[in-house]
Amino acid sequence: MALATKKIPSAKLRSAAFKRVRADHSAELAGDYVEMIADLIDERGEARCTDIALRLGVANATVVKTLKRLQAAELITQEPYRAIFLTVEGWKMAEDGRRKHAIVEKFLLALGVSQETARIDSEGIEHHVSTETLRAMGKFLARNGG
Amino acid sequence: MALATKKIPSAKLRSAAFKRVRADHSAELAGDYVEMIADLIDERGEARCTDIALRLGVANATVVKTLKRLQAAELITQEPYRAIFLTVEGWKMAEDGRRKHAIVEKFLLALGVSQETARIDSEGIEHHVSTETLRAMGKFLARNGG
DNA sequence: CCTAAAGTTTAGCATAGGCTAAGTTATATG
DNA sequence: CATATAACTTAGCCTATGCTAAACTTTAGG
Repeated sequence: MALATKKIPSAKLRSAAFKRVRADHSAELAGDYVEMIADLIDERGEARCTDIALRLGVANATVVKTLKRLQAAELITQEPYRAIFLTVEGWKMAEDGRRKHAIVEKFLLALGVSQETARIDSEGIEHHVSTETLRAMGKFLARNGG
Repeated sequence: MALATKKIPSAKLRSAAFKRVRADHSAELAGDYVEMIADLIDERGEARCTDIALRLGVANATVVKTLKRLQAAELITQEPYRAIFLTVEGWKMAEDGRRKHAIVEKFLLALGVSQETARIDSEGIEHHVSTETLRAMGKFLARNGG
């Protein structure tokens, strides 16, 4: 199996990686939203449009539009002018994101980067680490007092 | 300075991370293209639309459209129906990308993930690692026989 | 040198994810 | 309890990134 891996992967193999990245990107926004909604619910009992917009650094209208997509994807539920709730599926995704995020951030800290950088970089990286890489990071943490 | 870092960063600080991620994303595609063009030029002397499309796993027309943006950004030069060339700026970006990519991929391998996973994950991660994290990965490699 | 195949471009469409401006609903306060 | 303010929504715009189908160039073979 390992022997079959060529030094220069075929175009098909290459393109698979880029396709994964593109797929990651479309899932990414949804992940950020549900994670943030979960945080807001935990921190202050409810998630409101304005808080999400503020934390993400985007306009209110952008949040509204995105929330519609999330509702269509059955990750959240909402009534007009009311707070936002996560569906079971939404909570699952949020928990998963938090888990990943925590591991990546702790890993970066253990690797020796500053708190600030760990926080910022983990936000971007978390959506692109496979289960295998995440496990490797976990092992590294176990070895290095994570 | 470090003392000023609160445990729960303010919304403003949080939003900065997401803004960075969004900025990364717009730069990402350009990076992938110039890196691939550089590879094609090195491997076979010239970069053609079709090869880029094949390797990225997108339609030909998509590549054409993107190349127009890259030309507007002065990263490439091209004449109709001719091969694609990189500008000085384009080469700089490509080299930078390759350097990052190589470090991240080697780092993942050193961390213990499979070749296949390292290749795929590094493609997504490379655009989200700051200079500081990259340096930390470099140090790790130096310590662990990279 | 003519023509068929391969490669490139254009046109037109869709969706995602941004924005501002204007309208609507809830809520807090005098 | 009336209304000002804050929060939310709608409408309409833009760019990026994908697609297919059709048109145009280049190039290779006969």
